[in-house]
Parts: sequence; C-alpha cells; structure tokens
Amino acid sequence: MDKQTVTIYDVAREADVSMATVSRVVNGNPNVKPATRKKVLDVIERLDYRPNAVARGLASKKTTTVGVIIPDVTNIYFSALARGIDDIAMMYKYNIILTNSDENGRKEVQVLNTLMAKQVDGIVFMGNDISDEVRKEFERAKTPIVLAGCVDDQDQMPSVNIDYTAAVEEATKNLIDHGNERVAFVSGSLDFPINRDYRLKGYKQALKKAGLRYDDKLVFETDYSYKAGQLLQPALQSVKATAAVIGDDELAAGVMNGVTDAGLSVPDDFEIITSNDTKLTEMVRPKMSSITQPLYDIGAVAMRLLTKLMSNEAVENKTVLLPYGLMKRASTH
Amino acid sequence: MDKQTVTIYDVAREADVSMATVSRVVNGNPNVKPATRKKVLDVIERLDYRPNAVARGLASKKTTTVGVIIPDVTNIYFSALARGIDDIAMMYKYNIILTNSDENGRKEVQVLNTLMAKQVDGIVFMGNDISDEVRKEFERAKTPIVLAGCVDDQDQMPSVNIDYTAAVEEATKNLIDHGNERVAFVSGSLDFPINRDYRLKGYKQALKKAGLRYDDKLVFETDYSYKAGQLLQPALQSVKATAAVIGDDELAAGVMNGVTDAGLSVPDDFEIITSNDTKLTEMVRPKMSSITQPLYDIGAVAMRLLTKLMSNEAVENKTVLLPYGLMKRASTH
DNA sequence: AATCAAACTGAAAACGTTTTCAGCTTGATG
DNA sequence: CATCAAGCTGAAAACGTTTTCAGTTTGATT
Repeated sequence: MDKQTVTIYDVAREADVSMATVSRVVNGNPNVKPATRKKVLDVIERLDYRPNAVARGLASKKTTTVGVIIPDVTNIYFSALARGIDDIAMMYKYNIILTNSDENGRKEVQVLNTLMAKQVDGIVFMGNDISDEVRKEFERAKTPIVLAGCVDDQDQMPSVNIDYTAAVEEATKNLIDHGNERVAFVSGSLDFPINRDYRLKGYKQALKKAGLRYDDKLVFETDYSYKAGQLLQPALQSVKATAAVIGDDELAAGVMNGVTDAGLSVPDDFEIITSNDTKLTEMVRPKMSSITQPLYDIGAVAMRLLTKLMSNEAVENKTVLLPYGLMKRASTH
Repeated sequence: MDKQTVTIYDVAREADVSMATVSRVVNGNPNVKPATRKKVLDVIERLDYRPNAVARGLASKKTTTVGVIIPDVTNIYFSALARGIDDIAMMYKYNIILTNSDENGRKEVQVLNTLMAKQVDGIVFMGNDISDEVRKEFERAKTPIVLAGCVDDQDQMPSVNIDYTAAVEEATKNLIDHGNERVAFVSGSLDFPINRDYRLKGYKQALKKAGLRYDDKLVFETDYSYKAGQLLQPALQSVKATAAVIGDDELAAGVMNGVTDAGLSVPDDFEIITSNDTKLTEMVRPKMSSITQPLYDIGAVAMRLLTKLMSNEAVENKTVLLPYGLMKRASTH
C-alpha cells in the first residue's frame, strides 16, 4: 500500500559507501572526495532519495521549524505581520507552524505546549496581552521566543514594536491642534497593557500638554471589530466627541461608517485617526489618516531576531523599536 | 546549558515500570491496570514529562501536522479559508505548517518537497492554477492532498469549491437584467483555469442566453490587487462598460474607488458585483453586492475532507461543491 | 623509501518514541 | 484443583537520521 520509502541506508548500499558518507553529502560537509560525492549524488538522483526531516530532527535536535502564535490570521493587521515572518523564515530555511489563539489564554497555553512538544526551534508570539499563565510557559520554555507587535510590560521578553505611547500622543496632538477639544480614545480592552499602559498614556500626555482635562467618558473600550465600531456612533455623539484616535483599522472603519451612515461628515463633523495603516485605510472612503507602522517589517525583524537567538548569536538589543509615522489622509483636516 | 529534558525512560525508571507501559499510559491505551496508570501519571506530573513529538513521529510515522500552501495570507479571501482550515485542524489535533507561495510554481514545488520531507500527514493546497510541475509533485506524493477554493480542470484531485460558472452566470444575468448591455468581466490571469474555463464560461453563457454578443474588449485580465483595479477606470470607460463582474474583492474595491474617484456614481453610472463576499464588501461605501461564498466553510470542509483521507475513511464525493448565493448590496440596483 | 599531516571514510552509538510479541498474573470456570 | 482466557507488563526491535571517534588513504616532503 504505502509507497516504500527509500532511506539513507538504501543509498549507502547502492553507492557502496557508508550512511555516514551519504549523510555528509546530503549536508554539504566538505570532507568528501569529489568522486565519492558525485557517486552518491547520482544514486540519490536515481533512487529519488529525500531525507526524512523527522529522523533528522530527532538525531540533530533541530527541526528548522518555528511556531507562530497569532490572534487571528483573518485580521489584516496580524496577517501582515505573519507575512513578514514567513518570508524571513523561508529565507533562513525555516518553516512555520501557525496557530490562531483568539487571544484566549487557555488556548495560548495549550498551543505553546504543543509547539514545545513538536520541538520547534523558536517561537514568535503575537497578542495584546501576556497572561500570567502564558508568561509562566515562556519561562519554562527552553526555546527562544520573541514577541511581534506586542508589548511586554515587564520588559523581559525580546520584542519588536513601535513606540505606541509616542505615536498615540502625536496622533492625539494632531487632532487637538485641529481645534478638537473633545477627542475620544477608542481601543480594545483596557486590560491589555498595550492599551492601558502605552496608548492611553500617550493620549493622556497629549491632553495634558494641551492643557485639556482628561475625561474618562471619552474613553471607549470595545473589541477590535468592525461591528463594534459601527455601533459606537450614538455613544460618541452623546459625549460630544468631535474626533477619535482609534486603536485598530477595522474598528476605525466601523466607527467611520457608523458616523457617516448617521449623516455626519468625516472629517468636517468628525475626525478620525487610526493606528495600523493597513491597506484598509486606503480602501474606505474617505481614506483614513493613520499612525503608520511598518507592519511587514515588524514581522520580518522579529523573525530575523529569532534566527539570531536560535543560533546563539549575540544580540545587541533585545527589544527593538521600529519607526512610526503619521499619515494624513482624508479623515482629518 | 540546555535544560536537560526528561524522557520516557526517566519516567519508566522512577515509576518502576517499562517504557512500554509509560507509552501506553501516555497514549491512553486501555491495557493498563488503574493502579499502574495512576503511579505513572503521578511520576509524569512530578517530573513534568512531555512526550517528544519528533521521536513519536519517527516511531509512529504520523506527525499530526498538515501542510497548507496559500498564495498570500495577507489576502483576505485566502486568510478566511486558512482560518477555517486551522480551526478544523485544531479540532482534530492537527497543526498546520503554513507557507506563502505567491502562486509561484517554482516556489510551490519547492514547498511541496519541504512538506513531504517533514512528513506531513496531509496537505491543503490553495492557488488559482496547478502547473504541470506541481501536478507532478501531487502525483508522486504518498500523502493525501486536497484543494481548497481552487479548481482542478483535470478533475483528479479532491477539492472543495463552489460552482464558479453558475455563480458568475447568475451575477452577469443580474447585471444584464438591470439593463446593462455592456457588462465587463474583470478577473485575474486568464491563464488560470478558474478564470478561463469556469468564470469566463459563466459570463459567456449569461450573454448568450440574453442574446448579447460576446465582445472580448469587455474582458479585462489583471492581477488581483486593489491598485490594479483602481487603474482600470479609464479603460472601462473607453469601452463604454456600464457594469462589471469582478473576480476578487480587493480588485473590486479598487475598481469601485477608481470609478467613484473619477466622479461617476456607483451604482447609478456603473454597477459592480464582486466575487468573494469577504468582510471588505461591507466596509467600503457603497457596500458591494457580491456572489457569496462560504469562505470559512470551504477551508473547514477541505480540512475535514483531508482528515477523512488521512485516516482512510471512505469518502463519498471527492469533489464537493458548496452552495453559493448572490448578495445584493449598494453597488447594484 | 620513510614519515607525517591532511583528507577522507566507516562502525556504531545516540536521538526518544511506538509497537510487536511473548510471558506472566489473575480470577473465573468446570 | 486444574485450566484457560483475559488482562496486564516488559524486552527489544524498529523508525531514519546525525555525530563521534577511530581508522585508512593519499600525497607531499625529507
């Protein structure tokens, strides 16, 4: 039934050498006489031999596979990161085991365990929050882990990010400078440090520097979905907000459409700055102004960092901050 | 340096049983006396033993890992499929090795080889085209493969799809019924059977039944990108098209914004029906009418089919067609 | 011709499981 | 009490590589 597979042993026999030599040829070890190498290569070709990566992994304790934990591939923000990760991984001959976590702590822990069991050489973790249980798994892991687009408030894990605080502060300031005195802050759960400790902090700093009072009625905590944004319009209006800094592009698109569907004009009646500069910002009308982040690069740099960690290379800086910007489009003046 | 890992052998020694017994306990084999089981379980707990999946894979010839080849995770259409695949995979205790192919035949072949080398138990393939080289790899593979959202014009491979021909015919008919006599057909490369042999065929059938002449000036072949769509407007206008059936949502969003940015009104001056019903259709303004496809389900069903193939279960139907629909939104009358 | 280092090669021991097969216990049955 | 099947267990052989270590060639040098 099963196509019988040809093993290194078959090649050795046919080529009249030892398996050690075949192994050397396959792995490009230079200690093989050219004539022998050719002989082996010919047999490999003839028998169509393919090394078994599982056996290889067992013997060498390297799987050339890394785990990637992502909240949801379907989210355009994370898929951009994932693409960066995969491209660099491929460049370094790694493959990626990708799993969706839905930011669910239990699932994250379980997935981490599976990945460790599968002996991945490293892990890239994405998610807004690192629960205590997850952190515990990180600590017991013998494998390098880096965070991508995800902040470690305890500053223990290697990570690749932008300076969220500064970015949000700048965005908020921009809105204030346009004359908005009531700027809303719309984000995902404030249980997430990235929102509570970084973004919100930037928002408050901007208010303070502008001499505006912080009003927690202007802070909206919701989930990162288009629908959630759309439903926010009445609330926004009731607190007399005239602008918003929003933590996610889909969410922002929802808010914007909610606002315009209610008959208001963006940006004349309501200005919006979103956070992730995904291609969605260009697809909606009006196009959304946004904090710009090098999404692909965050993933790519995270993976590159991981390769260094995996090969025990010295790493100058465990947490790298990539540059952000502010892109003015049609949702602000 | 390395945290020394605890093996099945350590557990066996501590629990004073053989490794065989430990293995049985770990794998839930019923042939173990409850008392023994408990003893072993306690030791496992105490030593924090985790079975090594690589060794397991070598011994059992099963890796509980499947390969997924995707053109681009960043594409919202494919990521929806991927999500369905991953969820079902997880449900059946499989993990997923995800790789982006960019529809590049060389890359596809290379990735297939890596996946086989890693001894995946099965493969889900997505892509618009199956090149001869790829088909050859499929044939030599000893592992089950199923296509998701991707058509096999030679009808050899198991696949999960919708009836693209009928769907496009219905969409085109809808546009014609609204009085459009010059309906454009905008798709990706016509080298892809899915476009050339399925979608275009549906388009032609609709024309024919309506007594309209087929005009190849109305057929636009481009790549599946937002940008490409946006740039299409002048060409569309020059052939006097008043409506379009479009093969991809991002592409459609581009076309629509190109048209409206040129000062025309959708749907009054130009009607649009797109193909994939991704959430993007609801985010743009006007919202886009679309052929509806159960994207998540296509992925999910494909994965479910694969699990059956992997466990040699009987499969009634190697190619499954899921139902499609037509969702009227604001880009058509 | 002898010597020696460098280049090459092979035997065999890992790597950590699963699985087969034979054997040992049990407890019930006649 | 003998017998037998069912239940439980262990020894050892896979699984297909990499890697170590000890050798054997080879070719240049004296």
